[in-house]
Amino acid sequence: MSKRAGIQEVAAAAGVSIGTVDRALHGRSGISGATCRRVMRAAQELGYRPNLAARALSGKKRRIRIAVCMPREIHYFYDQLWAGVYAEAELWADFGVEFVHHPLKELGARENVVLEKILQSHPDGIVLIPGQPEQASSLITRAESQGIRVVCVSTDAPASRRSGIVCVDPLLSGALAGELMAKFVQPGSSVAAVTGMLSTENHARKTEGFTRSFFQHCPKGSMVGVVEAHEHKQESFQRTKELLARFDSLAGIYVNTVNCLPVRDALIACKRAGKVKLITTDLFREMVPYLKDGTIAASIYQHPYQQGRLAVAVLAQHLVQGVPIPPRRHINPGIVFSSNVHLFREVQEPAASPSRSSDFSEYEEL
Amino acid sequence: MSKRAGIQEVAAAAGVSIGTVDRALHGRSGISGATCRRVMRAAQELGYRPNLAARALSGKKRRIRIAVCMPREIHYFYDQLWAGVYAEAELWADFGVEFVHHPLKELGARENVVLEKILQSHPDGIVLIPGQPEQASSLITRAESQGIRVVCVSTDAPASRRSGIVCVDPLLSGALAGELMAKFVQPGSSVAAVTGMLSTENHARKTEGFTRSFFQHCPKGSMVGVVEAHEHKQESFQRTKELLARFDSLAGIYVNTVNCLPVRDALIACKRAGKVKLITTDLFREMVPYLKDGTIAASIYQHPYQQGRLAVAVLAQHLVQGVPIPPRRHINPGIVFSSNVHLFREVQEPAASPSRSSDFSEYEEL
DNA sequence: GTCCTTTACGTGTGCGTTAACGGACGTGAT
DNA sequence: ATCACGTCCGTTAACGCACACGTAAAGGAC
Repeated sequence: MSKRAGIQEVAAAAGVSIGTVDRALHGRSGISGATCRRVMRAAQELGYRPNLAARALSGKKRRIRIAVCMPREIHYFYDQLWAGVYAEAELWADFGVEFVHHPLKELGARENVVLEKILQSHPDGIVLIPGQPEQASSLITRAESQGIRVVCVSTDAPASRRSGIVCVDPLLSGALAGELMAKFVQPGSSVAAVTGMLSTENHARKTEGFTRSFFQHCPKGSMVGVVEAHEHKQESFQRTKELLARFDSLAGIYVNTVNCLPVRDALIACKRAGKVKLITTDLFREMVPYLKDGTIAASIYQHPYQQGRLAVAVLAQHLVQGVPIPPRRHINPGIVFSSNVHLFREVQEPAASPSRSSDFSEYEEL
Repeated sequence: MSKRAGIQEVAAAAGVSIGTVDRALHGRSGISGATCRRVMRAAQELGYRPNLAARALSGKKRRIRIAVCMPREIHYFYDQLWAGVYAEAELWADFGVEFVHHPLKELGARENVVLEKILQSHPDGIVLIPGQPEQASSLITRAESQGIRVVCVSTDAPASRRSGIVCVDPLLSGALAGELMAKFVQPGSSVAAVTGMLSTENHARKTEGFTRSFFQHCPKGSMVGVVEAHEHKQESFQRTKELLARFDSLAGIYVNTVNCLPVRDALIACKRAGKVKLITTDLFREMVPYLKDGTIAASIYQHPYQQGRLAVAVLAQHLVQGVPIPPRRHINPGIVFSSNVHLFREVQEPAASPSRSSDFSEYEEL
């Protein structure tokens, strides 16, 4: 772990000049097979690895451009995701990587139009949160066939040829909620799920994971309902109330949409808070008091900041250093309780200075 | 986020040469106050930020040395910690940072002797896992007074003048276990804790956090015992059996030492597995089947890899870029269940190639 | 033999920053 | 007036790599 061998040392060891070493290492033309092999062997033996700082400096003329396409709303989630993207992007700025942000009003809004525009700007890579995977897929595949690497974040576009996906496995997210629920309630209890639109791949998978996992961990447990609330506040409230009225022995509710507060309100209205264990998804400020007082028993956290950070890291490492893009990178979801809620990014004070100091909040969300 | 202004542009804007800009930016001597202010203002207006790549390349002659002092045993924990240190160290190699490993046989073994030797080698920084904080404190303080920055990891040496500490707050670790336990058992249940030596700051704090949190979240709950097992397998097994015999209504046990398996064995031997909820600390391979079959209900994970990584990052960022060292950096502990145990580093296959590919396992432990 | 290609190398330059060196100018002592 | 010295500033050589360019040697056509 001392001073590393450079291209100079390799050249000396192989008995050639640095130019030749460069040709061998980069597979350029103008070098004989024998010399190439000799150089490669010398590099191998010396454990040569290029100095990234020097490489970044030299190749400055050819900058790398990465387009980032993500929604603005829902803010609590995508603001964090963007913060992660931005933080990692800063790190790569000195290595000649440029980022262009293409914000969407909300998930999937005018997605194809914007994607089309991005393609016309011919970037080297795209970080994308696909809102309408079926329609975006052909554009993604077209990008890839033009040599533009696409990394999806948060949600997937499995039908496309995207190079990689960074996400929390929705099956796992649901399964964790299911196991937790099973351990919170009595054996033989009845529970229910409140979801968005089951047509959304993501919600369906979470619900599926929850159901399977709950049955596995709760002997004789039963699912008495899956409520489709269509991402609507009023509907969530109303249908939860109906659910509670229908099953007075209901022991738990799992919510995998953003509308966990209307569900909580319904529990309060029916005086069933605490009696019915509530497990939610994601985290935003307004949830904190209810985690503290126990009306929300736990929440499954999807680490939006880390998702954004990782997506950029994966793409940049590939484009700059040639590291292969992992086809799927699954993130271990966090579990939010009353005791640890203060450690999550969403809950911490907005940093005084927006630049560096935010990297050093007292707590590290991991 | 396009091409950034360099020292050259600043010089032009201020009407001086790059040498003068360098003097102004680094507060060197040989520059008049007026010129200095002019340069600083120009830099400010252009939003100048140094190019890290160029800096790294230039300052190559003056290498930075960081000594790492950590135990080898207990392997499952410190191997991961070391892996984190190593991974982050690799990233800084191109920035002229050298690492020297000073392994200890076990926590605290010959600590002062090794620390003394490290001091004599005059490194720029030290990453340390203090095993005997009281005795090491004076050496740490001496190092700091010599300008050697010391960052503690995992355990603290609060009496010293160390620059920073990276750890999981033991109070929080215990509190999470306590809250979980409270939610797993019936209101009014009796639980117990199995700990190491209560004289060890760390174990005492965890136990304290557990107790407080359990009482807070479990109405009418009671703690019927805190077993001090002195980090001994046989003793853990025996005393757990006694505990179980004495309290046949015991609903849960919290273990905050490495010896969770003897406790589990005792549960099996007394046919109380499943009946008594078991919450443990940390994670190693042998625990996996018991998490899967439910005899261990959950475990509090301390992210050893991330702790090592962060400690190095904090120290290197300070020494290379002058970023201040955060006095305390607390890490959010992970919670291991049956559903997500496969996502943690300890459980994953050792990477085929030890170098790069390990950075890209399919799952990201966060 | 000359002239032109092609092959297979070596050389030179530049990236942004640092740090050593040196030059211009002013001041005070001799 | 000369010299020594200090202040303030410009110049320049690295750092390791990528890439454009220069250049010998070999081969073919005439």
